[in-house]
Amino acid sequence: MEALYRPEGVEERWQRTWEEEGLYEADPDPGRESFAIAHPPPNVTGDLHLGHALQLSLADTIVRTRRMQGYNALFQPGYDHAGISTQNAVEKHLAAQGRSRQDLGREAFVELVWAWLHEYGGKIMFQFRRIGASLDYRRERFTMDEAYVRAVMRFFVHLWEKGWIYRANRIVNWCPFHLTSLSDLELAHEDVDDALTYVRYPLADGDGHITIATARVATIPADVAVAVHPDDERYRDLVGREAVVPWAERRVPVIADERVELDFGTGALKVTPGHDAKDYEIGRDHDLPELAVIGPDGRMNAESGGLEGLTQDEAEERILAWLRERDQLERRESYRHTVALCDRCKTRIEPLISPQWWCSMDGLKTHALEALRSGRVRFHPESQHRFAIASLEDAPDWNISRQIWWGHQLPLWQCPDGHWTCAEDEPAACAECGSAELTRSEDVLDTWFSSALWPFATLGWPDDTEDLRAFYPGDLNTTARDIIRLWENRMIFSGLELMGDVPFSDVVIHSLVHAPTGGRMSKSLGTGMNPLALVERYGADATRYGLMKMASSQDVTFSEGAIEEGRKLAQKLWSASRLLLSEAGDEVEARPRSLEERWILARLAQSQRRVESYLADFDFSHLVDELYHLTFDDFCDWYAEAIKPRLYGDDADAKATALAALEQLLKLLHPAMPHVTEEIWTSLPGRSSRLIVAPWPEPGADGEAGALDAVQAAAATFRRSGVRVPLEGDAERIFAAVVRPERFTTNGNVEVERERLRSEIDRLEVKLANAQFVAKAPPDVVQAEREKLEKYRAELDALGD
RNA sequence: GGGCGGUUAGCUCAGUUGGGAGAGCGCCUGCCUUACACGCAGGAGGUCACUGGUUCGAGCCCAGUACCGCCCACCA
Repeated sequence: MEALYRPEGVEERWQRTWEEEGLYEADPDPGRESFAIAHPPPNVTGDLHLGHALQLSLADTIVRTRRMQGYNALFQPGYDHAGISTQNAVEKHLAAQGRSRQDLGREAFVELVWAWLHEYGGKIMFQFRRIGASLDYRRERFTMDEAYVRAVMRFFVHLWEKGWIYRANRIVNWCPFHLTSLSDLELAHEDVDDALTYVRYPLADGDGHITIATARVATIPADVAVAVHPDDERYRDLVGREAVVPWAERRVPVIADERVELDFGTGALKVTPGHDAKDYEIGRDHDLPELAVIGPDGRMNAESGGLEGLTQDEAEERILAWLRERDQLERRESYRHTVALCDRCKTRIEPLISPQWWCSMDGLKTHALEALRSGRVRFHPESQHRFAIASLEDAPDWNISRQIWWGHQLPLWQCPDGHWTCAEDEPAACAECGSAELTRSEDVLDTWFSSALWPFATLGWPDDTEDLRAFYPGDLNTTARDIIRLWENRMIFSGLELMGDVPFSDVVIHSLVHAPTGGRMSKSLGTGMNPLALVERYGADATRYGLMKMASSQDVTFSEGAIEEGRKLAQKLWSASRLLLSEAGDEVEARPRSLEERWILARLAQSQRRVESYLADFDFSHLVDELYHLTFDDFCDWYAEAIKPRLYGDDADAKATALAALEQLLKLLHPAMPHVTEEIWTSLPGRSSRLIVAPWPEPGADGEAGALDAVQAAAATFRRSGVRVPLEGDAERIFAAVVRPERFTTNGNVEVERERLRSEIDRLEVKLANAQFVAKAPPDVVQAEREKLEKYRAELDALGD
């Protein structure tokens, strides 16, 4: 064995071997209990980023543990077609050639997307392999696979038959670039510097006027009212009269509505239901007409009164000029506010009224809420559980139609009379009037509509498959918090609705890793980080370790030191194994006799319980911390150092025990750091099976009592030897002092320890002399302090002079 | 505007029920001891953001303040 552990080569070799030997594979097996994680399907055009790597490391660590524990563990891989995101990527590609999707037409464009995907898509699974994710790669699924499309269609028809899908003409978020509606969840928000324009609207019946403030001058021609707050004294007389909208020169009512802010601008609001979501609400309640002067492309339309074809900026200039001529432009001031952008292309969202398909949430959310409130599904940490419940309670009806080209086309056909027929396959005739002249809706479904089916559509739903019976419901989902409303909640309600059960019992919401510079990691900001570069530099094991170290309950700043720590751990384990293996003789049965042997076995058993407990709590950060200190401090620095003399001698029992201890250690480390542990495992004498499928240690052969006994014995030995004062309660140090005293007597620490003990004794004496403390503190606490004092005094005595 | 989280060593972060401030990295000292110098042994370094409160006792509980971050939101 080389002195230096080099992960490159070793890791790829094991990744290949495990996969070729079928050790990642999970098939239905009635004889074993199942464990299943449907991993979040990455965007098919995506590239591995740090969030993916983190998520994979967490889930894979759990899956590997469960596999060793004897579960039939399925880790399900696959891709999402990611409708608008993928379409956007391909459109950019086209734009680079000076073309647009409109040049191609829909059919050719969709064909191009498929061709493009075959060339550029689907690369991420290679990267998943490279960090050692034990996914069953045979089972890769794609949300646009024929079978999956069938599941999506079935879901839609199911909802239609329940009467939960309806069409409504409402104001929606419209992306003028993609020419589609977007849900509120697909928006980004940005602060922009704008102008707030104060405009005089003359009163129709006199020479007075009312001044409004607007950030959107171009929408003035679509105004249908001026609104003020009912309590606003300034405008009380004006309510019920009429004002004249500039440019359009239309008479509109002055109305009163509580949704107007008294102290914003002049307190008077121009009401434009066709181009503003709040105005839309006001308009509906006051029976106002809905005019549109901006078209789906974001430019002025034919209703704008001679502005047709102009951009909004151009139209604004024309209208401002018109206002100046008539002295109706009161003033303009700079104004900073947030605007909504398309999350994918960052084009400014245009609120437009448009006919869309909606899914009513009332029926779906009931059972899902019950499942969350009762804890059948638990989000971790707890704060995210509350958030999941709150956001489901508040979930508005779901706009499921999109006007893009890449996605699942709605299974809806319309006859010339306007009736809609819903069917999984193209119907022969209109369900209402029998007309054979049917046209399919051109809309596609929201990408998350298909994602909602992931945990069971990947197992063959809507067919009743063996896979479904074996692996549904699954166990765990790992994701970031921004996906809770988009995905987690929707998987839960669709699973309950279609499968009659929740898709998983636990959801781990992991931390977001921020860039060292502070902000979010983002490729476009140049603050992204390629996890594969880390894998190349430090190895997959170290990268997994570091990412898990950063996976606490709160967001953390990326720290390369955490990865470096993982690399050190792999190296330490490697060189310790080198010591034990180079001195190992023929394998004999382990017969731990000495204090340090009994102690390390007890320590391993204790550590195993901690590991299991951290995994049960999804506390990955403490998990890897425990592994680090177990390996470095206990196994290497104390145990291995202690038994070295006997390894160099010919103590066969010590050697056999050392190998048994190493074996236990490797098992505990394997789920987090699979490659280096498997590499060492293979070198153990008489080893034929793989560590990845080795049985997890039985709990508690040498339990806590054993560990405590060993430490007690060590303490007693110490007091007799009086070599060095170990820290009270620090069991490992007591042990270390006993085992190899000569290692701890070189720095003349005796006096330092004496000083420390004296000050502790002083502190406790003062504390115990405090009548308040003795009287009011719980008796057991006071007693504990007295015992500590006695102990320190005894230790000080033991030191002598 | 609402909600959530954060503020602990130079840096990145732990700190479980209130009872002796921790880890890794970095820094300093001594060691090339035959697994590892990518190492070992030891050490320095903290007004636990601030103010008040509860308590015999507060990093931890309560109230408020400041700053940072994230999510949500229809002040045009």
